[in-house]
Amino acid sequence: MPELPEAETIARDLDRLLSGRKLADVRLTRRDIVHGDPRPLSRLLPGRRIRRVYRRGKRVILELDPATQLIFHLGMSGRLTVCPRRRSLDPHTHLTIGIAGTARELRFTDPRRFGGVWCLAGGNQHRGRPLPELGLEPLELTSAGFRRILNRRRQLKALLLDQHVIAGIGNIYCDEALHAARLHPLTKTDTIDPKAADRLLRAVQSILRRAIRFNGSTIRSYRRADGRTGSFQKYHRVYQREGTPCRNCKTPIARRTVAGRSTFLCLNCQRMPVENTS
DNA sequence: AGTAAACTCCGGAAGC
DNA sequence: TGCTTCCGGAGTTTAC
Repeated sequence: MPELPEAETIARDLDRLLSGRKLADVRLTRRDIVHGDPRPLSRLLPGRRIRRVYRRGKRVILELDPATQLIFHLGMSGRLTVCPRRRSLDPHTHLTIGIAGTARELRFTDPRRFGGVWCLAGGNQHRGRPLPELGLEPLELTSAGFRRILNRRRQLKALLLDQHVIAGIGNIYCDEALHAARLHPLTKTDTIDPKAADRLLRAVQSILRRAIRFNGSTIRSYRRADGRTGSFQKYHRVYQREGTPCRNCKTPIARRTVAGRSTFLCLNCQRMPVENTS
């Protein structure tokens, strides 16, 4: 499930593989993965040069020349890979784009179709569902900025997962960061003192940076742009580790549902603060 | 008004 | 072997 570290890894892979290349033929076999009018894709993309590929939140963005952005959201099961054109297509491959002057193509595959594609070109107003605004980048957050985010009354985990507030954290890295910072996912955000807020921000950032260093976590379907897996799943301390001893205190890791998501935590290290009701 | 929960999309995987 | 249930990112709807 691509979150920030996986999207960052894919974007770096694609930047290395594709920067400076021109796009060629577009083949769209499932039009409803494109938001807005899908027809411009084959009109706008061929011949455009890839200036760079980067990430914003969980999105992978191809910045094209002249001014066009091709934006991929990978959802749960989306893959964005570069491979030889002659290789057989995986099932659920919805979009392929040839890379001019090579025998390779970019492929977007997404069995569950929770992902999507947006093509934004200068002057080409985007009919259909607009691209939702994203919150702040967690790796660029300051201590003061993070305190402002927490300055409302919400469940901590729900807030960290809210892409409109802070962009890029999903279920894996949320649970890992909460455990590292020893905070209960149901903690009300307006009860978190500045010291705990700093501890949490440092946990979020160090886990995301380490996950990027290990090219993300391959739990099920996630692959890098070249098809390789990530390896950060080896270092998960709570995610999908129900019943195994906590690395701090040996208490078996518990599983709960929070904000509609399965949530892994240590009930000893991550205590729910008692609210002062007086 | 702001927050939270339920519902929806979908197919792979787990469980019975 | 085959059926049912679970799962989740994020938008929408509903309730408090």
